[in-house]
Amino acid sequence: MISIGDLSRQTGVSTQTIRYYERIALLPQAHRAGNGYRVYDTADVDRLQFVLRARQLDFSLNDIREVLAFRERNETPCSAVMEIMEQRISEIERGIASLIRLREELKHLHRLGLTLPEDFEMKRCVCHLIKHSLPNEEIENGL
Amino acid sequence: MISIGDLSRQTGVSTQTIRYYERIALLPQAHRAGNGYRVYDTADVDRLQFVLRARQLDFSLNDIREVLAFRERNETPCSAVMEIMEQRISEIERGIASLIRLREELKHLHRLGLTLPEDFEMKRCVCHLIKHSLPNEEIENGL
DNA sequence: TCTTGACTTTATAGTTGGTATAAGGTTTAG
DNA sequence: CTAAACCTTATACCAACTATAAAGTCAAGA
Repeated sequence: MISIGDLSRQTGVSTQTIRYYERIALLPQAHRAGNGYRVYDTADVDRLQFVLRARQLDFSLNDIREVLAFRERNETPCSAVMEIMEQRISEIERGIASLIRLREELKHLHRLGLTLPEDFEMKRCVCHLIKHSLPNEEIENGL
Repeated sequence: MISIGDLSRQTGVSTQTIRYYERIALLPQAHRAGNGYRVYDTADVDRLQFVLRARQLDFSLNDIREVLAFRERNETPCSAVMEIMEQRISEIERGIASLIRLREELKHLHRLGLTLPEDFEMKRCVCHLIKHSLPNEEIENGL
């Protein structure tokens, strides 16, 4: 039987976050000692490590809740997990693509900015570029 | 003089978001008609289009607030904008790198999952893979 | 004139995944 | 006995909105 501080040290999840997970019912209500302190056992360490690992894989807390529910019922969550993984991979690929687009756009504007002299009439100011550039317009034209 | 609905249609920013921007002082307090309705002019359309474009470039509202402050003082925000752009490009590159790492990790786990038979003892369940895989471990070992 | 629909107003709560703070109670070591 | 190091709850905050409720306004049609 270990305390919330011990659980935190054994998993690397902060005590606040552990309480938060309990509050949102991601983790079951912890048993309490006579003084009201939460007490945990190795199954709790296990479960929290699973949650942590799934968070590192960027599963949402709702996804994790679903997967844990299978586990608690002693059912294999395999197909659910596989499906979530597929969805996450698609989302991540869309995310990568849009970040790359954004980076190219910003780099392009930044290069344009470097070629402009400091100019106090703001005719050639970078904020003009921002204001008048339509997304992807210059990039697609290869300018 | 146009209404908030007109401003919304001319910029593609929802009326709620326009009110939200005003509330957080990203946009100045709108003038009011006799009935209390907000009224806007072309300068407001201009400013909001600038905000929208900067948001598309993923500038934070705080960054935008800063840049707008230069504009309102009729100073060139160029060097501030260039600096923000450089920071955003760095952040985006870090974001891309970590999404790529994440995608590879998930793809790897997903492939492993496909090779496992459905197994009701959960010895070879995907959630076991999640539970026991340490970040990057298998990928670095080329497994 | 009445009514319907399309506007507008404000205030408030919810989203995600936590972190920070306050204000207190408990336990342990010296 | 006291101080440090725990623990408890409740509440507020972060970004950048979005949604909802409840109400006021206005123009057009029957």
